[in-house]
Amino acid sequence: MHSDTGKPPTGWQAIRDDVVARIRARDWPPGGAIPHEAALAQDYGCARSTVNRALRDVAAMGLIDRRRKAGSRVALAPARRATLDIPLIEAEVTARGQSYGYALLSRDHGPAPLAVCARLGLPQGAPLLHLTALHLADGQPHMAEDRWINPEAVPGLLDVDFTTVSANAWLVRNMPYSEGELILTATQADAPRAEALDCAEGAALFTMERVTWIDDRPITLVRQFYAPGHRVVTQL
Amino acid sequence: MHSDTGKPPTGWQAIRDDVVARIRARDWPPGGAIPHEAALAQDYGCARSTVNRALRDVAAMGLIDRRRKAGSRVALAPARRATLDIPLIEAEVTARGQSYGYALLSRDHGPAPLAVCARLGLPQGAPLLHLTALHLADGQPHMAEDRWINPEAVPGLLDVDFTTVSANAWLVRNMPYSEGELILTATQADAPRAEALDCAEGAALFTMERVTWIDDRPITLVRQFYAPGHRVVTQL
DNA sequence: ATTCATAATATGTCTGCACATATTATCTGC
DNA sequence: GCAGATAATATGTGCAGACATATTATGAAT
Repeated sequence: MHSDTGKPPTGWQAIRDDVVARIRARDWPPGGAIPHEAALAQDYGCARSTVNRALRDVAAMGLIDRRRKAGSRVALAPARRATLDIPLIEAEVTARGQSYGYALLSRDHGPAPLAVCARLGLPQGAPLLHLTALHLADGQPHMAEDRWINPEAVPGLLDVDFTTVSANAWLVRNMPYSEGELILTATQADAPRAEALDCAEGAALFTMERVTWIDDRPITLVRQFYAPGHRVVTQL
Repeated sequence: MHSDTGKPPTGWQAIRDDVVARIRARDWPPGGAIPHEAALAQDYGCARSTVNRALRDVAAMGLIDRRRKAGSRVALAPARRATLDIPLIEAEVTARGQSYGYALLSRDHGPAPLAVCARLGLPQGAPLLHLTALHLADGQPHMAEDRWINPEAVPGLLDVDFTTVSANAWLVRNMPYSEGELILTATQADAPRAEALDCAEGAALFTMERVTWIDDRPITLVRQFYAPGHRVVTQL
């Protein structure tokens, strides 16, 4: 379960682990201060910068709060923090040993709905490329996506043949390094979606909505509806 | 939207931002190598350790891959990484300016279902404390939770009055610093859940399942069902 | 050509020192 | 006692240099 990947860490990581262990063991009580860097450096027999490196990591985990002059104190209610890795769907599917498939369901270019424009911060009726597509795992529907892309911000977009390449894959290759917002929610399958995903109408679909920008220029808005039963697993 | 919180960063953060900008601008092409630390240090007129600090951050963002001797290259398919902050429900609710309420729905102590024991890695029929509770926002149902706790690993558990304190809050206070696994999914509301959440039966509920351990001893398994329409927002 | 030892190289880490910065503690005059 | 100036202090950041480690490139021997 908790696979020790081998050897115990050394150097600053060893210090970090020791500090974490002492916090978990309540060696330093919640809300209390821990020794300052210089003292710890002496304890561990290393330079203060090494302790600093370790404590910075512990702070990043949310276990301690650090403030200048005030020192470091053990967090009372440590923030739980989970990191979601969002791979390409293809990688996600093949990583599970399933075969990956993709099908474009529809393609439209024209004025987008008001809600979509608003979400992207574009004027009403801006012309966007609208794609709906289906991602398959072992031939079974795995995820249905509904995507708008801004041709203004994506040169060459309208010439791409999205029947063979998924928009996601193309965008990652051609417009990488964008920033964005991710929204997780659950939606009920409406009739067309239920048909696409081959599930009951009204089924609960895990849903991810992403909006991405490059330099404050909106690139794409995509809503991805996963087939019922999909689970996203992460450590915290 | 993209709130510049004020001044431009200085020092190593400025270098990090500049490197990120140059990658986004395709100054260094995807898959290509970027100058090595010593060269960059000379460019920026700083010490190599400062560049190292900056590049470590860029690597943590997934924009570059670094390997000894091979140098740093721009990632071809940068992993999208989103960080979920999981606050206490109470904080989550009050942060939105709503009033928070809590109600215990049921409390049981006895052998747990097989599936639950398996999930926690406990022998079949282990006695666990089973709680169901409701969290309210402005008096409206906000989230229903279904929780099993292992009294073996949580001293004093059976004496706690969970009618006034939520299990989550108590555990965070008394058993902090645990590790765990988080699963995100969507479920349909069954009859009792629909009644608790005051929503239609069959509604799509955003669901979080958490299992936490301390030192490989299972603490708790909780499934939290959010009222329809709940959205988790995060940056990436 | 293939294999294996060896050198070269970029990153990883550590040290000791210095100064910057934020925040708390203390002292001062009123 | 209180407000405001001043000192003290813990962390944040930076530098130059050193060695460690992983990995690639090179050259020698077969």
